[in-house]
This record gives sequence, C-alpha cells and structure tokens, in this order.
Amino acid sequence: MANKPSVGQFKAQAQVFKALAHPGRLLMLDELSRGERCVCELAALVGSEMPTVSRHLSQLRNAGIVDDEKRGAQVFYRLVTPCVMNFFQCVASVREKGRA
Amino acid sequence: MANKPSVGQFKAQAQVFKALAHPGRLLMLDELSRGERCVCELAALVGSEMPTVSRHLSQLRNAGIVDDEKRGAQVFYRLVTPCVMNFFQCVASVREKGRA
DNA sequence: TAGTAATTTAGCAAAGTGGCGAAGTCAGTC
DNA sequence: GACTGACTTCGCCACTTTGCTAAATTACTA
Repeated sequence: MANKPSVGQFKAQAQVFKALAHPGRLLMLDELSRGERCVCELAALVGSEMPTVSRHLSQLRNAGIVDDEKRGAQVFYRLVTPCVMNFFQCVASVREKGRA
Repeated sequence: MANKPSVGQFKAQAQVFKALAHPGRLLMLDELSRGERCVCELAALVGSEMPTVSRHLSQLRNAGIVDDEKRGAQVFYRLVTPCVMNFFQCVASVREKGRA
C-alpha cells in the first residue's frame, strides 16, 4: 500500500541518515561492528570528551541503530542493525563514481 | 588494505549520509529512481520553491548521488548510484527494531 | 532586440548541530 | 555516610543548514 511513500516516512528515514551523518559516529559504529564497547572506550577511540560521546551515542540509540545495557557503573553499547554497515560499500562506490 | 578505515574516510562517507539526511531530498531520490526529472517537476513534487530545490539537488550532485544534464532551458537530474535506494530497506528495519 | 520561462547564485533570518565544562545521577568502595 | 568513577543532562557558544526572496544567467520565441 506504499508505492508512493509518504513525506512522513521520508522524514523518519532522514532521521536515521542524519544519525549516520557524522564522522565520529561512523567511527564508533565501525568499532561496535566488532563487538560491544563501553562509553569510555568509545570516547578514547574518537578522542572526544565523554559528554560529547554520550550524546552521539544517544543519537544513534534514538535512531534505533544501537542499543545500550548498563552493567555496574558502565554502559555498554552494541550494534542493533548490522545492515547499516553494508551502506559503506555503496557509499564508497558513490564517492568513486562521483570523481569519475 | 583498509581493515581500519581512517578518520578521513569516515569524514567523506559522512558527507554522503549528510546529503541523504533530509526528507525532501529522499523524496526526490525516490522519484528519480523511476527516471530522470527536471528541476521544476521535482519542485512541484516536494512543494518547495525552485531555488530551494535547486540547492538540494546540487548537494546531491556534490555528494555524487545524482548527475545533471542540461537540455534546452531545462536541467534533468538522474540517479547515478541506484544502490543508495537499497538503504531504505535496512533503514526501515532499523526503525522497526527501534520500536520493538 | 524584447520578453518569457527554467535554473542557479547571493543574501538574510530562523532553526538545528556539535563541542565543551559544570552539575547531577547511579554503582561500587571505604 | 562519604568518596570515587562512569555516565548523562544542562547551559552556553560557534558554526552549519534551510528556506525564502531578489537578482543574475541561459535558452527559446516573437
């Protein structure tokens, strides 16, 4: 019933893409594709302060891309939808064709 | 040779995602997936002014997602990398899992 | 050459994004 | 109960994005 997707659908999808539209968040997702990580590990990875990283992660969580689990004093994040990692191949081809 | 992608790579990829992170641009891409369209057709589709649509299209072009061709007084845009349309399925699953 | 239509570019105001430090919350330790 | 560490939320500022109108550009027509 959705041959012509509605504007609302695109709005929701744009939110997901928006969550992916940041180098630091992509770096974190790449790391999470190899297993769950706590916030402090990801903060060290991207080299930003923890508040900054925490907010990036909540953006990814709100988009439904990652999930979090509190264990003790630490919070571990993991990738919920690994298929987003497939995007990278297409995006790479986008960039290659772009410069052709 | 790229087991550990560099920050620069993620920066470039984020640019592509950024180009996709707008409902109107997604709507236009969906339309372009069914064939080339001129700017005025796309403007009518999204219901924005032509200058606005023109800028959105140049963003998509700069990202390497679409290509343009001038024919007479009109400029026709077409999808260069149809694989970006595959994203939508994964994004849809992201949103479904997100609300589970 | 004038005139009209299709696009793009430029300039402006409003809204959103990203980063940091300060402060608040929660878990484990002394 | 006080203290420390991990994390989140808040407030602030700088920067970017977005949409509009006005103006410049290009193609076609009379």
